[in-house]
Amino acid sequence: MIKREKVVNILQSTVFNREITVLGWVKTFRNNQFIALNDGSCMSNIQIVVDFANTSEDILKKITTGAAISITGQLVESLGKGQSVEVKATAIEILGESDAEKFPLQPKKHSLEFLREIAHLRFRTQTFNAVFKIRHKLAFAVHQFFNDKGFVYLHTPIITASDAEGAGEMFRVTTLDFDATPRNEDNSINYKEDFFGRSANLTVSGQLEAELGAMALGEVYTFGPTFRAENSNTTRHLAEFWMIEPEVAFADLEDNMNLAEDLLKYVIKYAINHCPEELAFLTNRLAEEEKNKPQAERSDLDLMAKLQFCLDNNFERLTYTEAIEILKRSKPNQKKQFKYLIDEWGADLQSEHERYLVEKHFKKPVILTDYPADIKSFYMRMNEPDEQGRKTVRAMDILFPGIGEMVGGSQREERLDYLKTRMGEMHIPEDELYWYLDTRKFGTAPHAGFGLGFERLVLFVTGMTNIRDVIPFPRFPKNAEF
RNA sequence: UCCUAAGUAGCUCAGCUGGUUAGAGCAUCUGACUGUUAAUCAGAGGGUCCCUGGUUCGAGUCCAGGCUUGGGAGCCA
Repeated sequence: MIKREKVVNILQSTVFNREITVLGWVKTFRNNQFIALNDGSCMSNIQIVVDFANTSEDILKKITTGAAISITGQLVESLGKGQSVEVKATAIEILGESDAEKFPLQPKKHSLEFLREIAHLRFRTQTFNAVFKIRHKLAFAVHQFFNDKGFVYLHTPIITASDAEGAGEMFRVTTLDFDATPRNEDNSINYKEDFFGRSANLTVSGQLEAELGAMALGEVYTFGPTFRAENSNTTRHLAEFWMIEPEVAFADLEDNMNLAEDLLKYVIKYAINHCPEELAFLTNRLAEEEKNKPQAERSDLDLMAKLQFCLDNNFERLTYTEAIEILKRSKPNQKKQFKYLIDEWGADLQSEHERYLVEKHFKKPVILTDYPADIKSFYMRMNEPDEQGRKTVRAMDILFPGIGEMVGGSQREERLDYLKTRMGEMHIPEDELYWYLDTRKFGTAPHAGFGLGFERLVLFVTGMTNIRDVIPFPRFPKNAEF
């Protein structure tokens, strides 16, 4: 067993002049004398003082940025400024060398674009140390939140045979030999020969399966990987991402909104309470980035203040129809500054409109509800048409500043006849979803749920701006390295 | 997929209306110094100028096609 003390504990220790062993990776080696050592247990480094006069040249040469080393020495109060404790090394062991000519990380600022190209090494930077710690804490907080409320964590399938969900392009799953695919008489591919005896895909959503669980367990949630084969090239989309999808029986849209707002506030608060060092670092990092931006593009609140603001204020709730009225009267619409002008009820909101509502008009998270039925999915509950005969569904989207849509959800259509009518209109084959329809045949009940994009949450909390920097190994078009 | 900008040393970037041997800072290496905080000082090495064609006496620079990346848009979480 390797006996060692973690840097996080050493830095807080007040018991001096005792021998300790610390293992970690060298961040810098200054003046042939001072090692900044990090073991991942916290963002800060421990300073190791090397008696270079009594250390072999061979060892000194191998103390390079990136090398893994073991230090045994005396924990003492630091003689220098900048740190309170340090370790006077008495024994140095090189565990793993790091060729200084080849190791790409230098003790200096690197661009996020460059670090993305070395995603296998970017964990070793402070920024990614902070991002992935926060990511972990947020994931843990999600489970804690739901567990405390009595929800059941449901593992919905990653491989699905259904291609009727309509949530986007899917990745095919097959064991067929591409060079010799079995064919039917009409030359179409014979999926009966495939592994599952039918065509299969990676899941684009666990919602339909979660609904099945909710109809017995009452309150369930999923938290798993989700795959979309869209050719999306943005700072907000990934081909493989993680989604949290609660589904609650005996709940309406208002319950759904309350649940989503409570969840978001809970996990953000959890991050603030459990990642103070990481958030302070990222707040500072973002502030430095903003210094390079023109005044007009800088935000009034820093990252910590933004998170706190989010906790202290209720999300603004309004209907799509109300939002359209606000947008119609808005300055950018009247002055024709929007690329897509708002003139008619029924149009889908573009991201410039969402941004206006969230960032300019309300200046806080916004929950939009009751969208036109024509632009939403088949499973959303139909409202009674309004006095003008306009049809809306009980949908809700939660929009966040800088992120856009963080949550998309709805009260589900529990009435079999309404559901079948909608499926017919939207050309969704009933026979493929017979199991879904069965829930409406046998003891149907009002229920609601939503999908929360986990990486978008991490984006918001960390203040990072590209979604590819908040997941360890991002998958996006033309990129699946590592 | 569309619009737009970019691709030059390990990194960040400069390179003018086409013209000798393509530069800087940091990093690396060598030496000096030794309580440093991205240490400092001196010196040295380091290039498929994204790829393929084309124009030209001559292309890092101009043209065409392609690849990749950043930003914006669409699709969405």
